[in-house]
Amino acid sequence: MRRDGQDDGAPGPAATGRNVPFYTIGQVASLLEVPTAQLRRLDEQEIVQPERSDGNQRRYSQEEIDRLREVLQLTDEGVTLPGVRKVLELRRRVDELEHELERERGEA
DNA sequence: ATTCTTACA
DNA sequence: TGTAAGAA
Repeated sequence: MRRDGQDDGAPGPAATGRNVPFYTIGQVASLLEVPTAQLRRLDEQEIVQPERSDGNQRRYSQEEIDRLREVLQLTDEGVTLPGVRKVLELRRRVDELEHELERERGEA
C-alpha cells in the first residue's frame, strides 16, 4: 500500500472519488502505542473490526481509530474486554433511543 | 518488509 | 499478554 495511508481496497466506478485514509495495523499500533497483537485481539473479540483488503489485511478507518481510543481508555481503567463489549453495546442502544426521541419530536 | 493465523508459555 | 512458526 501507499505508506501515506491513502490505499483504498475498494475500486468502483461509482465510488465517490474520495480518498478515504486507511491505516495498516502497524501504523495504528505505533500511533496508539499498543502492540499489534492487542489490535488483532480486539478484532477477534468483536470490539473493533476493521475492513480487510488485498491479501486479507486489516485496514483501519479514522472512525475505527477513534473507537480504538475509547476502548483503550476503558481497558486502561480496568474494564475487561467482555465489559467493553457491553459498554459499546449500551452506547449503541442509547444512540438508538436518542434517534427515536428525535423522531417523535418531529411528528407530534 | 509486513501482516495473517494458530499455537504455546 | 507476549512471542514464535510458517504462509501470504
